[in-house]
Amino acid sequence: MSARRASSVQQQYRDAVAAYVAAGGEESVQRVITAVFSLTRKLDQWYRRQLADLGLTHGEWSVLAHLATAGDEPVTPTRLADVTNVAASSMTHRLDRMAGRGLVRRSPDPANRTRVLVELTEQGWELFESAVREANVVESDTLARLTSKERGELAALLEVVISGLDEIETA
Amino acid sequence: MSARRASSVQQQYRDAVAAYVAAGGEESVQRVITAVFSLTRKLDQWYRRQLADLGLTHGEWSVLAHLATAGDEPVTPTRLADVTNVAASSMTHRLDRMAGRGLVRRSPDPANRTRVLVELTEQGWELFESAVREANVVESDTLARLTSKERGELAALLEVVISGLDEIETA
DNA sequence: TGTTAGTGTTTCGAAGTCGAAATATTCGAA
DNA sequence: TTCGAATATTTCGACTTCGAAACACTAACA
Repeated sequence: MSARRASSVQQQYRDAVAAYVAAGGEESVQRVITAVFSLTRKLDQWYRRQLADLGLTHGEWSVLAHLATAGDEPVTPTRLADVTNVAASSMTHRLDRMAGRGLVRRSPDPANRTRVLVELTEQGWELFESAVREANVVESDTLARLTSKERGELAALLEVVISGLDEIETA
Repeated sequence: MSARRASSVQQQYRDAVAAYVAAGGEESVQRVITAVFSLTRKLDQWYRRQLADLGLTHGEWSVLAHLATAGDEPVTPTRLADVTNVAASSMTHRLDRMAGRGLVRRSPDPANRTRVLVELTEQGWELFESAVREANVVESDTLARLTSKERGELAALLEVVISGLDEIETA
């Protein structure tokens, strides 16, 4: 075991904040941002395994999730590429595969022949729902150290941050 | 604008939470997790552009950042692959490129000839520091709606979550 | 209505990533 | 000390992703 166990997430978090501050970052900013990324990284590891069991890649999951959470907004390949941080050309192939497996359906936009609309099939919905139920287990474990009240406070603070995100636009 | 502007981060967040709850997730959990991912996604978009200006890919940045924040722990390619969520074989090529550009240096571990130790060169450190200073601008904007006190509270709550992460291990 | 600029999707070649197998070394037990 | 299992890295072929260019259509304006 290499004479040392890999350092814990906690230790890594502390070292990282210290290094960012030493390199010129503000402490209160770096604590929040680094914590958010540490959490995301760990969750991503778990998702990847769970998704592999369902036969999905991380990228395919983003597509499934966005289609399932888009409300009533019609969704085009370009929009999917934007929200999943991927090139439009990659989305073409990804949708090919997913359509081949019967998870999504492409249909021409009746109002604009340049466009294609993408939506989930019944089978896509089922896969989405079973993934959410599985993921909720890990996510609940992740937040187990917080009381119900604290979760509410945490969510409220994050929501304040999110409410400002649309105005920043790459200033 | 396609008869509709792309929905805002905020609207997307609300729709997503609603959909996850409808699919069987717990609300207090989904609010926190979805908010964390919304924030990460937006930050990733900005980082990608900033890093492109510095001639770095997202993956190369992870390597640079981990080496810079690893404290005094010696770092091997396998460890880098783990913490950046990438296959060990990919790390080989990534390090080849980065070493070619003079950002990192590989040297045999004197204590174990199976191993290779990776560290930043002077040039690697400089690039790290300039990236941190640039990133800090966007990150500060992101948290601009929170008071100093609120940032502290947010960081404290996230740190509680992080402190539990090491014990979950893919239960 | 004809022209031009713009938008949305796909195709294409180059580059990055993956998992499995190959190679080299260490560690523990007989 | 020697054997076998475990660990660390790299090589290999298949697949995914990228950005640029091609293509098809729409929209604005004279």
